[in-house]
Amino acid sequence: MSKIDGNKEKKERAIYSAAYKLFTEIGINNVTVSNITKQAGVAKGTFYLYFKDKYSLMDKIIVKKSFELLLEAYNITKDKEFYDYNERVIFFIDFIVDSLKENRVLLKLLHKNLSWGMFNQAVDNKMITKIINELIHELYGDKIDNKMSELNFYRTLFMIIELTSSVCYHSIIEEKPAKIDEMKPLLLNVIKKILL
Amino acid sequence: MSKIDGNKEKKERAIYSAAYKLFTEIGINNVTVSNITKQAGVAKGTFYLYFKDKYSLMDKIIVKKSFELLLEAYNITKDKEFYDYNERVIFFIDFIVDSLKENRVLLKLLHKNLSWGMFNQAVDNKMITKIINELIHELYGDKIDNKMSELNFYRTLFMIIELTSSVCYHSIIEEKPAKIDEMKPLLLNVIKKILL
Amino acid sequence: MSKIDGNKEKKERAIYSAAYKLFTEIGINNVTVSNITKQAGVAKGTFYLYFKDKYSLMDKIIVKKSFELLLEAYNITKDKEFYDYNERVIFFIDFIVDSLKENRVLLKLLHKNLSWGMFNQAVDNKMITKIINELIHELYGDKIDNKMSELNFYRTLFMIIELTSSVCYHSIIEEKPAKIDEMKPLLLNVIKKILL
Amino acid sequence: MSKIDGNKEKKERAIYSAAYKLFTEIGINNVTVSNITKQAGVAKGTFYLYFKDKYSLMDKIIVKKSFELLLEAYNITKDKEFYDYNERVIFFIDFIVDSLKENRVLLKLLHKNLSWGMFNQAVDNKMITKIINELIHELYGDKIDNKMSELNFYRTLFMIIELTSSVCYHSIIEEKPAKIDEMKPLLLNVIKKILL
DNA sequence: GATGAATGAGAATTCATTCAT
DNA sequence: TATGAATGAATTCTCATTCAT
Repeated sequence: MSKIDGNKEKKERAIYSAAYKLFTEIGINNVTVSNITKQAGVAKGTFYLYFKDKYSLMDKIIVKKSFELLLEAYNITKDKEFYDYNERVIFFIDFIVDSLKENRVLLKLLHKNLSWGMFNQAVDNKMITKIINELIHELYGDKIDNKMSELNFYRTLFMIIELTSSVCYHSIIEEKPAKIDEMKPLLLNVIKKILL
Repeated sequence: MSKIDGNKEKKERAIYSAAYKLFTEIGINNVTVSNITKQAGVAKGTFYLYFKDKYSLMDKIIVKKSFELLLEAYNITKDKEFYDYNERVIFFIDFIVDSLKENRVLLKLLHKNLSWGMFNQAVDNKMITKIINELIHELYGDKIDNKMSELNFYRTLFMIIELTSSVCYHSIIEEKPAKIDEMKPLLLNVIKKILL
Repeated sequence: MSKIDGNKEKKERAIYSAAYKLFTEIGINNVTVSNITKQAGVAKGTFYLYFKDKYSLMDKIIVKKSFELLLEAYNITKDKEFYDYNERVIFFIDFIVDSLKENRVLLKLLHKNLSWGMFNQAVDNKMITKIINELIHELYGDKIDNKMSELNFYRTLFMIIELTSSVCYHSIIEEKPAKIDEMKPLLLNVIKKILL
Repeated sequence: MSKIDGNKEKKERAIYSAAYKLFTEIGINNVTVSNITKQAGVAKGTFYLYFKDKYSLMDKIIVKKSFELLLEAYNITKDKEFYDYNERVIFFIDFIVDSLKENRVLLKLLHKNLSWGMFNQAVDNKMITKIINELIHELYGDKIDNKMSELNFYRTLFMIIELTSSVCYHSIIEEKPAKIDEMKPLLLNVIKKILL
């Protein structure tokens, strides 16, 4: 990689990080492009060299962060032994809940912003789409006695993740209808029933 | 009510309707106070006699519309006979899904905007809070053999509504991961399992 | 006229004058809306209350100034006695040339900017259109022995004015191909021939 | 010419052509240096190796295109036999009008942009100046009985060309005060009178 | 010579909010 | 109460120009 290309990547990453920081700290509606570039230490015009506007940048950040979280959860999950796929999914979700509990700013950002859209939308990044599909396939497992088809499993998993995301947001950020520590057992229990 | 008071209420209602129309048509971020008052046929200053700003107005609209939907669903439900509360809840949810299917603009507005927040937040309208509590109590029923406590039922119902809202939004508006007609049986089946 | 309406008109006129001053002093490409409003002593937003952008304002100014000049020339002309319409037109043009010689900033502004467009375009101001038509009719006169039809006179007058405008601009501003005092006799002579 | 010099000239010509295309298509105020270099397939910096800025480039283009048109008109004219110089000038102008009728984009570009300035300005290209002077001299002819001095002929020709340019622009582009086919006989008639 | 990433001043425009009438 | 002209801070976005490679 040439010096110029290295610099380009550095600038883009600087804008990325600055934007993530600001989006989570003060909310996208209060962030301005000026804010971002000042924080990133680049000129205002440089922003428009890499991104169309602040909304397109936010979309990219959310997809990236969602993907990273799912991938991390999956990597932890795949090395463990489980009795069946239900156990595996529960562990997977449990890890996500714990991560969001520790990372409230990420939770705020993901919630109600494309959020898990990547899970069901044609993300233009082929690599991400491919890995997500693999992840789902692995999560499903290949046991003969699975209770549902892979298609239904996929759709059910989609619902589970949407539910998890909603419950986490309300219980962790607003503590409604109860704190996450009270809601988590209920949530996991509900998911277990869903997977029966 | 005097004629003047009637006029006052008329202006407020005009602003309300205009704002609902615009929020659903072009999205809250693209609506301006100017827009609203022009559509409502009142002066710009008049807006500030009735509302703090457009966000507070939107909050009120969402609470009102959510409440109306829940109340309508409940009123239909309460006159029917059901074998048990599970059946009753399923019917209740089924009605909400069908309503949202018919009313896409409402769905867009509710989603990602406080949404069912009224369900778990201290809405400043005492009347609404009271009616919602009654609704939940009625939905729960008073049978001895209910499988969960009323508290757990409340929290579970919260999850069910959040789930329903998410699934409706994605399947009706984006048709992801599948159209609502394909997703609905899956959703109702999942809810049945949750209520077991 | 109410106090408010009087104020409105005052503001609009202030913007008008400020813009005219700046357009003629530094050229439209170097004038900004900020410039204009600062000079006019009004807020930037006020500009957009009255004008779409600086180009639309310039168009209006040019039409107005062209009209004023033509009208002034006509008013001077109509009170004089002439042997025939040729003499009348020559006097009319002579007055315009002298005015432009005295008012170089106006000349710069008019030249190559819609300029005499008002003469041949549907100006949206009915009043101006009406007066211009009267002016042409009066200039033409009603003598039996006029050498050309009124339609041809109109088109010829259009050419004469375009020619005058061009010659004035080049000879007064750039002194090319010669100074106005050398060009004027030539120009008037040419116009006399045209009117034969 | 070395290969490198050939390449240099190729780049400059590419910028030239790209700029001409863009100036005529979208108007100089909407053309950016970025636009031009992208269209020309060269780097942005390369522009500044050959031209000071887009305005200086446009001046050069206009002078070149005006010159080409006059030269073409002259070359066609000079091979024909005419009774006197009036006939010659009429033929010359007639050719220009027809060319502009066929080439509306050129007409738009020339009009209100220095236009025939080359005709009266010290163009920095000696060669062009020399050829234009020859052209005027040839047009004037050498007959003893010419009605005006060569100096007056030069100035009159200047006026005729300015008039022609104005009339063409308004009648061809805006069809005001009438279409070119209606205006042309009037214009040529006027020019004949001017040359008497 | 050629490149194109980076710059940053500055232009256009919007819009919530105020306040005199 | 109701009005709507006026405000001006705030924001987005552009683009000519530079300069290290």
